[in-house]
Amino acid sequence: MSHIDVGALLKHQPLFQQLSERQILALVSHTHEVRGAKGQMIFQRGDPCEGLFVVVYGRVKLAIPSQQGAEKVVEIIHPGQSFAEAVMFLGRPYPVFAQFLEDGMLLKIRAEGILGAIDSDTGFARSLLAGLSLRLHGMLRDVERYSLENAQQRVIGYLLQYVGDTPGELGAVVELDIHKNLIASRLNLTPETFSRVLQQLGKAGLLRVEGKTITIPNTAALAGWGGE
Amino acid sequence: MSHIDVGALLKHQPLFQQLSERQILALVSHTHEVRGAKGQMIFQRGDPCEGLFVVVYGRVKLAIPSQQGAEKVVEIIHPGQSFAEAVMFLGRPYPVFAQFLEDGMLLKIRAEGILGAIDSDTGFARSLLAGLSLRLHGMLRDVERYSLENAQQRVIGYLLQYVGDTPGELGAVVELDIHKNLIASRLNLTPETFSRVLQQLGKAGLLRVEGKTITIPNTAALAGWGGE
DNA sequence: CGAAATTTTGAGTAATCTCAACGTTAGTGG
DNA sequence: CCACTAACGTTGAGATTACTCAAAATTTCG
Repeated sequence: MSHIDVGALLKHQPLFQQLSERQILALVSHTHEVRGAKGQMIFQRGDPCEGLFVVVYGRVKLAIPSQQGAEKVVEIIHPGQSFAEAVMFLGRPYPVFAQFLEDGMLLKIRAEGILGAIDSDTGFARSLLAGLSLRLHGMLRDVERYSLENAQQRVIGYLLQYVGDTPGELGAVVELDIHKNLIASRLNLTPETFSRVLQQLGKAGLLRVEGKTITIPNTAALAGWGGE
Repeated sequence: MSHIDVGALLKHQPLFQQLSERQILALVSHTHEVRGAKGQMIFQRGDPCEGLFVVVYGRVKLAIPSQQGAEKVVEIIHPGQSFAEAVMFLGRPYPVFAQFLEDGMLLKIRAEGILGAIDSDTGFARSLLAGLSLRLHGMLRDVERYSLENAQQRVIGYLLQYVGDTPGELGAVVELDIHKNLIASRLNLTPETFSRVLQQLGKAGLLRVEGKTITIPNTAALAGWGGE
């Protein structure tokens, strides 16, 4: 059961869309599957970097460990996304650890494979550059939020990310697809503060919290809320 | 006086070291000088991106504007470094503004030039990837600091960045080469808090503050300080 | 169904910010 | 070159946001 067509998997990942059959084949020899169960570590912070990863299915948590078991969630990686590219190019140890959020499967591609693909296809190089640029921008937006926004604004911003901008529709329903303590960590908040902010916004009539389901009657009102 | 050999300037920038004479020439046609006086804006947040910049001399501040004139300093760019690469690859408006910290000169290179260089030299593509990776890591370290460290630790970390790690030497002198309010902003602190932390560390005997000169008698003691 | 993890709620605390005043440095123009 | 002014930096007192610790309620998962 463990024999799968790695080439076919690679071909369907966004990052490799533009590679030719031939180039995919070249990558295959540098690739191998990594399967893991929920909670399993993929690598620890400080481990030597062996290549980049592409998520086939399952989600992955990237986080920084800190004292007394606390951790800071840096990013949640979804299927189709890749991670650890930057580390690969620098040849440094991982600055974060990676862990399966649920049973999942990854492809690990060694640096030689990626570097080879860059040399054989400048379009691929551009894809990588675009991917890194995107990540950099995401991180910049995080920095902006941590620096300039308070707890309420960060929570509101997070929720609004998930409302599809359907013009004409005032309201929205956001389904939180990860645990609230992970969201809190992403937002640099304690779980307690995150919970309180949600309750607070609920009492202000801006949203309704039912477990992982957040109903926002009027997204514009939520977006424009000053905290009165 | 305004005619300068742009090619020669380009050739001496770290980013373009590996390009051939021919490739540099190709870049020149996409490049033009930008000179500016201290305090002058290079671009505003939201401006359309026209290319990437390389600093020839002078330093540049990248920052995010916020309400009532406050601003969050994201990075200080030194001569030889480039900025706005990520924005160029994404074709988005600038997420930060850029301003000369002193009289300076930049080279602005339009996207076509860079994309052409990527296509003609995969080594250059790798350089760009490494550069973006480095920036991403720097930003990750910032996030880590904002998230997991308190004011004292952030200040200590900042100072220790600037001590050359000369083994055998206990002490060090750090010359702050930018205004303290910029450092404070970089560290996500108010100028008041930054000042107080420095005084506090001074009273604890860990360092001595004389204007922009910080003397650290024992860097290991400063690094290991818990805040007692 | 039961144990473990997550989430909520409450009360008190601590770190950092805000506002205000004063001192100092640096840059400008006469 | 000096005097002046504006920007920068320090200090104090008080306010405030978000955190910590603790316990109860709820959900999730085996």
